[in-house]
Amino acid sequence: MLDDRKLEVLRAIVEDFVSTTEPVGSKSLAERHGLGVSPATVRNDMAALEDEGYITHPHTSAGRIPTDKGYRLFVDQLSSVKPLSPAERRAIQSFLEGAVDLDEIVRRSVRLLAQLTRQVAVVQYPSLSRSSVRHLEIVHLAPNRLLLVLITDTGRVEQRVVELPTTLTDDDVATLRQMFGSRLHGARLVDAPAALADLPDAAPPAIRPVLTSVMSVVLETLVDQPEERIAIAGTANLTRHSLDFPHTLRPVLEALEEQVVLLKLLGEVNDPTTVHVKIGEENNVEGLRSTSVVTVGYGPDGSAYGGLGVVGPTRMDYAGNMGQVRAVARYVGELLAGS
Amino acid sequence: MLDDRKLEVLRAIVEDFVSTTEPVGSKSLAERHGLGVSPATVRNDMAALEDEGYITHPHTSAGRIPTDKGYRLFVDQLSSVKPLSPAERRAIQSFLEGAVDLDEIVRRSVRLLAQLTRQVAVVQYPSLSRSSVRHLEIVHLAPNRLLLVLITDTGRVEQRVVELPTTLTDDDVATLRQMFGSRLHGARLVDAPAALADLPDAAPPAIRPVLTSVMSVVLETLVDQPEERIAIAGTANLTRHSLDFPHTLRPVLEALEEQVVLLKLLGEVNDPTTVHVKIGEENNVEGLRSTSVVTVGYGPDGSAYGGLGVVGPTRMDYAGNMGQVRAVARYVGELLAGS
DNA sequence: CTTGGCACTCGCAGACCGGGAGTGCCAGGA
DNA sequence: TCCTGGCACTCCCGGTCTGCGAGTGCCAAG
Repeated sequence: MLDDRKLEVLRAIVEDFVSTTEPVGSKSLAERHGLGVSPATVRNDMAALEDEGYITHPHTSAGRIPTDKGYRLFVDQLSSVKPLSPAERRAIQSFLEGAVDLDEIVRRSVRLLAQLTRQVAVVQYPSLSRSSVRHLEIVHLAPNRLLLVLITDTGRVEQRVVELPTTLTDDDVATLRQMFGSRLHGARLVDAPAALADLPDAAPPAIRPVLTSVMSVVLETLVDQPEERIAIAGTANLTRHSLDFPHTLRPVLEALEEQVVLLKLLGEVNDPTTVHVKIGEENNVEGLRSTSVVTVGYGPDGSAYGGLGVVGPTRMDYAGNMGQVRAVARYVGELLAGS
Repeated sequence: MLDDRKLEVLRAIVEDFVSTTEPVGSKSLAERHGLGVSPATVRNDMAALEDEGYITHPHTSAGRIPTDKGYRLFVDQLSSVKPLSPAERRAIQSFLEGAVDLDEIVRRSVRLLAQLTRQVAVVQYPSLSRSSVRHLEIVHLAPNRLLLVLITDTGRVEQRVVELPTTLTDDDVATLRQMFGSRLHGARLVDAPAALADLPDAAPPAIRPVLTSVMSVVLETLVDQPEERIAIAGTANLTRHSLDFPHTLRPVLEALEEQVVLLKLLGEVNDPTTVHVKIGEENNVEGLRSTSVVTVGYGPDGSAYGGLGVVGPTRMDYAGNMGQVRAVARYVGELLAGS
């Protein structure tokens, strides 16, 4: 159905449209790309591509623009992830080096990504559910009040205050600390319920009630409602595409303010080796139907700590952005693994 | 120079322009507001107001719009902070109740404020420099690694990992904990250097070197580079005013992404009882010259924990937004004081 | 299957134009 | 002295019209 030349025409249309923002016509296309055929031939191919739904034209006498389906084909078959330029590599290096704690790493990489891609960048903090416990500290704030501090292997620190029904002595707290610590240290958070299962039985009767209440808070915080955090940057880049978002900028901004939406975008990412692309209508999220989303997981091979990516107009430089997203993800993964 | 009626005319112009977004002419103004004078008279007053720089008109045959100076006069003399409607009170109540920890309070109030004012809302976390120490915990993560956890009276929890030049025993850490704890508990963070001044001398010689290094980290984290945090919401509201920001939406978004800029906006706020308003060019911040900023401190009378406010077009409902900002600040202040 | 030719479509930008809102000014009246 | 009605003037706004040009679709010939 689509011979090689037609695919070549589609590629040319996508590339031209992405770089010029203007519908591309048969003549200029035949000239600029060395296809070796006449505009009339190109027109025939275009008609075929349009029949198949890969391109469309805004009105009768305008050039062609790719459809979501056209972009999809382009991404899947016609482009390959673009490696970074030396300048970009250097930018990543200098931007991320010197970041010491997790907050710093995330904040810097989200800004870096926004700057590199000139799109809206989104970075998820390492997901608690995929982390394991480096340390769980129990601090005795007041006789009937505890502070739980969890530190994960990825450097996240979560805290939670627990109000107790009864009062405790420092010795009681030390016991608690020891009992939780020995069972959880090194365990993955998802395994916490199993690791703690025998706890009530093993506890001295005196502190058993308070232990179960602490335990329920621990499990709730760590497993049932693990707090996902997300950083975002570069929303100003959306305004560069006022043409792409005629009057639909608001829904995009609204969607980007919703944690849930962003998590949905990044949550599906599991494999840090492949870059995911959602194009236009493929996004299930209301408000992002006019955008494309490029995401990838970061972390050790096989299982990602979390995801990161960019959101931009469907008319984006897919090859370049995919490369940039992947590169940043790799650096972030290394940084976290090394710390 | 400006008699009462002229002021009345100015008020009418501001009110009409704010609600209609359109330059207001002498005729419609004389009709709608019961001034009891003819359009011609209004025109004379308008000419006077224009001479004084309070209003201007975009072109010869258009109505008048207020200048920054006009808004300033309006805010200072012609309007009073509007009390909230019962519906608004109820909204605040239901929005903020049930918020348990500080993060939750801040996140909810910034969304609330954005929703209430229909502007971009900004809330600063309680400033460390104005807080005092509720608890300082030192956790012995590894022989040569400590975790410092600071909890303030406003519920902020800050942590910092310290790499040590030497190794420590648990007993050493306990000593450290006791020495820091006893001196800092209840102290204001700004007083920390003084409170710790005698520490090196009081320490057992064995741990003195490590103590000083911990101390320097503590002081740096808490006093020298206290981390200020800020939450923001409602940027989508900016798009409602596409008329107000012809092509200047980008600089506004860019400015709002800069922590420093936001801190500058909120940092000057000290007194939680008075609402501050910066109008248009009064903003020193490049990029916010076309906006107005309404801010207020929150916290106990006299000294604020931090600031919050909204950013919107100069054409905003000052009276209403000032009331809403102040009301939210009061609720937040109460919530924090009560916890 | 490709190509050149050709008629056709249609958006775009500029020109033109009338209506209307608003202004500034002036002279007369309280 | 101040207010008011009248009046000429300005100038934006929206509509219509028009020519141009880019681009298309189709067809017949190579």
